[in-house]
Amino acid sequence: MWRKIPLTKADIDLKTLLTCGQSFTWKETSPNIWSNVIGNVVFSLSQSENALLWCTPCRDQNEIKNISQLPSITRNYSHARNDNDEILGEHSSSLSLGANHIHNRITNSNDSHSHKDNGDTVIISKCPFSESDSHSKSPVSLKSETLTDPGNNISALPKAKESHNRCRKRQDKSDLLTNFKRKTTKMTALSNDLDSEPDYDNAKKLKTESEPPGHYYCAEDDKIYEQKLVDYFQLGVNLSALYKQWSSADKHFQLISDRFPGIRIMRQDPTENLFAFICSSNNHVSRISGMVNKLSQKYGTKLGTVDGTDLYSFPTADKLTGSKVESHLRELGFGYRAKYIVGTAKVLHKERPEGFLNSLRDRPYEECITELTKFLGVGRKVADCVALMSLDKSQVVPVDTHVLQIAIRDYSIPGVTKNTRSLTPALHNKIGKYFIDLYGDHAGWAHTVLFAADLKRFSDHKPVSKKTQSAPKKKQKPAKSAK
DNA sequence: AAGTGACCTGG
DNA sequence: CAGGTCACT
Repeated sequence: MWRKIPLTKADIDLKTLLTCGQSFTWKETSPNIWSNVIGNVVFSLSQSENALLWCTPCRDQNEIKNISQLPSITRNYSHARNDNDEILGEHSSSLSLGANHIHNRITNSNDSHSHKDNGDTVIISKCPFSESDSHSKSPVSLKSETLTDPGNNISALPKAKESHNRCRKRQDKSDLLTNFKRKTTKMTALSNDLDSEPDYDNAKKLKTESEPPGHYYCAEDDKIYEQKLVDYFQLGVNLSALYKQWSSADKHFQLISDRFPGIRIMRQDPTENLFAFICSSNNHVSRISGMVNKLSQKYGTKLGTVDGTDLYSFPTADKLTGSKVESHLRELGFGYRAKYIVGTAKVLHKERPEGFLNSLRDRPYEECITELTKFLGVGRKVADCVALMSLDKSQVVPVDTHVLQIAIRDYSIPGVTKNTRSLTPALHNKIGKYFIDLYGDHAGWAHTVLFAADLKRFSDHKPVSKKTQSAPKKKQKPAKSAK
């Protein structure tokens, strides 16, 4: 079952966005369909002319695994009657929901590794959204529809399995609270409910009196997952308006923008993003992707399989603190970054409070950089990437060799010429400030468009006149030892 | 404050 | 040489 969010290429260009070096974990699980884990949920995405298409193909597996794995979290909500047994019991029951033709058969909770076309057969014939979110002021319409066929533009769609929401899992709730609490994100009535810790069982009773339970839960459930996407892709930000602003401020951007619409900043998980960009140092995008995937594969949790591709959660920091992790990562080809990863994981897990990285979202940019660069293997550039892509610092322009080359080639910045040798902190600041002055408070977003355009320039037209410019690097910073 | 080399690996 | 960082000069 696919749903769609009405969006154009100007709002989001899915394929380019997912492959332009922001996130390293999206996989094309079948032609034109991209899958990844967002907040412990497996999502599959696709795009048609006028909509972003999405589904959650592994949701059944997720719920079962999460609930059986996280009893301690369930315990936190003691007011919500009982715990695992009852929830699982509800899962295990076969539901027949009358007019909705929902048939749901859950098999064993521990065999999700093996079954490809498993017993979680769920058919939902109809599952309309409520219209209650029409108050949203998001510049893009978020009115959604469900569909059984995403449209003619898509080929070879996977047979998506779907379930209605049999129960709210507590683990998911806490996750949602984090997301919904963003100041910049318009909250729906539902999220407000979640914020105030509702009694789900009671809510269920109330609702079942007025509506078919299948309808209600399915619609609510879809909204929650859709909201994850709205948050992840920051769909509340009007990209077209920004493109116009940047174009009027910068002729060069104007030239680029027509060929590269729909490039926005994804709001990624800080932990995953931090480790991913630690891997990025002095490295190719293809190898970065491989390394991030290995971290998930070897130290994360398998959440499901989409068209033969296994998908894993990114490991929590504590999973990367073991005594043998560094040597293992070396064997896996991480090189000197193995030490950085373990060092960072240890500090994060043992010397920082729970949710530390997420808490930086509410701190000013300078403080974010100060804190992030305390981690081993994290310099200014990596810290900037995390700040921009995970900590809501939309103005940050991460200056790397690529951006330096763009600055030299396409812009006139005093002191930045083809003779520029090293990317010193002072130069970093100067270039960053130049783009912030040029583009405004979403300068980091604009920079990503330039960056994506440059990547494409190199991948599309192979033989680029690569003037063998002496690639400048090097920089320095206060000492930071592994301890 | 700015400059150097080393650091892992593989496309 | 690749979307750097670290330790020293």
